[in-house]
Parts: sequence; structure tokens; C-alpha cells
Amino acid sequence: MSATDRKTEILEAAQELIQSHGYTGFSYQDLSDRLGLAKPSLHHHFGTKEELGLALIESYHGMLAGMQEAVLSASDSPAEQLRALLRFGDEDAEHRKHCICPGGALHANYLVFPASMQRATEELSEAMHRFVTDILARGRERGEIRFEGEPSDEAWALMSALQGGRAQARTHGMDVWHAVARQVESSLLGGS
Amino acid sequence: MSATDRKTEILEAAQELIQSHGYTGFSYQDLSDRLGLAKPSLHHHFGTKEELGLALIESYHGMLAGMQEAVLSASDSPAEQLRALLRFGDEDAEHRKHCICPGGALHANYLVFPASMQRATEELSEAMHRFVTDILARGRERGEIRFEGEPSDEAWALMSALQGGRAQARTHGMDVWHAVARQVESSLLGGS
DNA sequence: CGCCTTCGACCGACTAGTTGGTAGGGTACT
DNA sequence: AGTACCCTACCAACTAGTCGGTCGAAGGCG
Repeated sequence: MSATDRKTEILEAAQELIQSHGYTGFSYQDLSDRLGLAKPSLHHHFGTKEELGLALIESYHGMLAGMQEAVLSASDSPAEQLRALLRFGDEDAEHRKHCICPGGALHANYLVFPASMQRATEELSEAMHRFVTDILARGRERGEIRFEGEPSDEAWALMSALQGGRAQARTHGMDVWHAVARQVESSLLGGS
Repeated sequence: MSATDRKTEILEAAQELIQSHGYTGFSYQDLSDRLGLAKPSLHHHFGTKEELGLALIESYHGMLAGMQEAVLSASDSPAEQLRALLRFGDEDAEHRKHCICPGGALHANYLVFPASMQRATEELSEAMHRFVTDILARGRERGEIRFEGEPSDEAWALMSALQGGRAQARTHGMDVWHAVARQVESSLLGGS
């Protein structure tokens, strides 16, 4: 197992922990227990918790980029791209039921972050916002997606609904997530 | 200053802390510093953190009931009631910009809660959900509110959007909150 | 080949500070 | 006298982070 593998392994465990228990809700000890790796070894890879947090957000950036590429290459139709985006949410929600989405976890813990992580959080959701705004704008131009007001505003609304839906689903069951996704889709793309 | 006043004072400070820093993100020490009251004195009023947390959620129940009454007595029209509900969100968001809404804070920290607080959290948002569902159902019956699918599903979507909007507003400014509220309103009540 | 050095990964034992929580004593109002 | 409130002093457990050191694999070199 090379060094890079170890780092990714730690990052994956840390992602699950921050999305389930929050930034203040998990410790190096938790990571240590879960990975069977001594606590100082973790500090060897990520000197401080802030450093670990930054790497975490960095890796979310990578995941976002991957999703963007997958969504855009799925179809030329903005409506289909929107559907693909929602399917991504479905998969992730199904795969890690006890977690909230990355953005939700970061926003929820925003105020306890060191400044560097706050900045990184802002950049991440701005990137997501640009992506969603673009789909919505192109979709309405083509007559595939319907909403009132500015695409940018609707993008914030869409992101908020998905983020909130994921959070509520954790306490009220996956049905709530599906309900939210369904309402969002039918509102934007028209009834079934 | 009577005992009840002290308790409310502590509860108010604790509310602000849980909504800004999260349940694992604030300590009895933080409360002590903020209130100028020794830490053991807090334990006198709320023996354990779990007890404090339960009282917190209990008081949210009271606030919810107060809001329901205010919203329902504002008008007979479901559309107006919905507008009143959104205004409530506006006021609270304006008043405590650095906080997320009670429901959002509770959902975000759900997994680190002791079982009793998890149950109380579920009950709180189910109460809110029943209330919103009722407004939506009556509103559509009267032709004042428009949406597809089940009122219950749309209620989850509405709550999710507001909760998420409040969270994102903290990192991207109050404009985001207003954008989300506006989009939700125009989607349900029709264009301006 | 064998020997030596270097280096990243790792860990036991530790630190200083914080966590939720307790013990017990003082004070002030009823 | 009793009760409600508040305090100082304390506790065990946990926090992020450090220290000094071990291990094994890689690389240079005669």
C-alpha cells in the first residue's frame, strides 16, 4: 500500500465522518479506531485537523468536477443533464444513507471552520452554483426547463432543496429525499 | 431575577450557540463565558447536556406553536398564510444572520444526539411538516397555491428549500436566502 | 555481492488544554 | 430552617498535537 493510497484511505474515512458526525463531531481518535492506524500516524499524513479539512474540501472539488463531466457528457439536453444530476444525488443518498451531502455538511459547520476552510467551502459551492445556473439557463432558453426569475436564483433554490432534503432524509427516511427530488423535478421539467 | 428567567436566559444563549456552532460545537464553558455565570451554575439548571438539549427542542416546539397561531390568525387565505410563514423566516434570518434555522441545526447534528434528542427532533419536524402540508393542501383546494404531486411531498420540498437556503445564506450572504424564498414563493403562488 | 545512508511510514508515550460533570460550601430570600 | 442559587475547586476522560524512536524499502557505492 503506497503513501498515496493511505492518504486516500484516510480521506475517505474522514469524508464519511464529517458528513455523518460533523467537523467538531469526529476526532483523530475516531479515524484512528476506524482505520486501525495509530493517531500520530494520521498526523504524519495530515499535520493538523485544518490541513485534513482542506484536503477534504479539495477532494470534494475533484468529485464535483467528475460529476460535472459525467452529467455534461450524458446528453446535450439540459433537461436530461438535470435528470442526470438528480440521479447522482440518488446514488449517493442510497449509498450512504446516514450521511448528508458534502455541501450540507460544510455549510452546517461553516462557523467552526478556520478561515482557510471557510474560503474553500465558499469556492466549492460557488462552483456548484455556476454549474447548476448554467444548466438552468440553457434549459429555459431551449424551452426544456421552466421557472420564473433569474437562473442564478433558481440555482440557489435547487441546491438548497437538495441539501435540505438530504438532511431531512436522514431523520425521516429515504422517502423524504425521493419526495423532494420528485417535486423539484416535476416543478422544473413539468408533470410526469 | 427569578429562576425561570435564568433558565430562559440560558436557553436563549444555548439556542444561538447550537444554531451557529452546532451541538458538538459549543460547550458549557462557552455558555458560561457568554452569560458570565460559572459553569457548575449551568449544571444546576440543566444537569446534563442532554437535558439542556431536550429543553432546547422543547422550546422550539413552543416557538413553532406560536408561529402557527400567528400564521393562521393572519388570514383565512392559505396563500396569505404561506406568505406569512415566509415572512417569519425573513425576520429570523435578518435577526440572526450567523445562525441557521432550528430544524437545520437539529438535522445537521442528528447523529451525534442521544436517542432522546433524536426522537424529539423527529417530532419537531413532523409537527412542522403537518402544518405546512395542511396549508399547501387547503391552498391548492382553493386554487390559491399551485404544485404537482402530493401536498405532503411538496411540504418536505418546501421545508428542505428553506432549511438549505438558510444554511447557504450564512456562507454566501443574505441575498441567497431572499433568492430562495422568492423562487419558492413564485413557484407556489405564481409570478409576481 | 555487501555495506551504509536516507527516507517515508509508523507507533508508544507524552503534553497542555478542554470536555461534561461533581463535591461541598457560601449567601440571600422566604 | 429551608430552599434556590451561585461559587471555588476538583475529577476522569477526551482533544489536537509533539517527541523520540523503530522499521523496512530504496539507493548509492566499493
